[in-house]
Amino acid sequence: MSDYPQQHSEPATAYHKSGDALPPVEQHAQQYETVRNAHETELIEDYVELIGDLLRHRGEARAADIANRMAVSQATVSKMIRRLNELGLVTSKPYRSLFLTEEGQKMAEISRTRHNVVLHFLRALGVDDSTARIDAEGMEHHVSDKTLAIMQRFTEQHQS
Amino acid sequence: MSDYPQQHSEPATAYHKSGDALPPVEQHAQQYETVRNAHETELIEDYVELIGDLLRHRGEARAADIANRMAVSQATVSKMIRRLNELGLVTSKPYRSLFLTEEGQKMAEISRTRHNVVLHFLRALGVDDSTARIDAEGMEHHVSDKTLAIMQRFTEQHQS
DNA sequence: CAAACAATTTAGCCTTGGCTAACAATCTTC
DNA sequence: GAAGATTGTTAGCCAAGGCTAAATTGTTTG
Repeated sequence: MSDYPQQHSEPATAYHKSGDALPPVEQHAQQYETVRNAHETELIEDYVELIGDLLRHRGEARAADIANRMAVSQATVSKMIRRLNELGLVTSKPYRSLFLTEEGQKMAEISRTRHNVVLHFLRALGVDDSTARIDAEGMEHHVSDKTLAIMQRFTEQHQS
Repeated sequence: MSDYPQQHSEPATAYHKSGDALPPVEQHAQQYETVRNAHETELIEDYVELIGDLLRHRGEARAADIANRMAVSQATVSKMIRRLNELGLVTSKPYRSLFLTEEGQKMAEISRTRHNVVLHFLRALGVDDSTARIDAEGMEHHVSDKTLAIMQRFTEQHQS
């Protein structure tokens, strides 16, 4: 939890006009903490998800492909692969294609599912495809499981 | 734009079964670039938005309040304030409360609006309040104007 | 009005995730 | 099978955004 407890700056909030009142400090703090935590895993998940997709659709995942698709230098990818390795998410022999560990596969699967739920939801909502893709990429890591479930239900009910 | 042009790793994609096929490289790259760009401004916007909210609701914005509400150390806030100052978004005399510049106010207003649209949308969708708040905080910076407009329309049509 | 407490700032550290440039390995092609 | 192109790695740089600890300034109160 937070190491930065509330001191006596702010008076206790009645939280009456829930409309645009400030949320209570603890809740507010939790919102930001949740976002910060999401950011830590976000990039990792994106890599793992992309590697999984490349393996599915191409049969192999090369660093160069990742660099192209992420619009990032090969050096950056190389460094990142090392981290993924240390985290036990991918296996890689130097100068060879990448593979996901068991754990990596699980993460890829979860990410892929989440991504698809958000993407299909946005389309069901009426967002055009290319906008939906961009927004989904950004949103996917910030949608809670609860909201995700609601999105999925919505999508099923609004299939054309 | 991207300095990392596609080379000859991947064959050209026909992009037929749009379902879960990989998007074309350029589009895929743009998705990730958009997310990276959003991340750069995200924190700045959160600070400015919070400062604006504190000014609205409390009449002043103290560094300590920001630290408490963001669950972050005062040192971190102090450093950030300096950045906001350099960016011309806030004015601050040392050891005194903060204020937003004209530009800062504009940014705060935009952020607040965007935040509220997402929050109300999630509630209209059926997400409970505290989940909606957390998700909105993370999502707001990744929702395009197009999608935002659609969310707003949806919310208006589903008011209870 | 001085002491104690609260708030702010500064200095200095760490990790992440970018980059470029130089080097190493692999693959392709003649 | 060697040359040249492509791919991958390493080294070293930078900025952002966290942190702690220590110094400084403001405020409150006995």
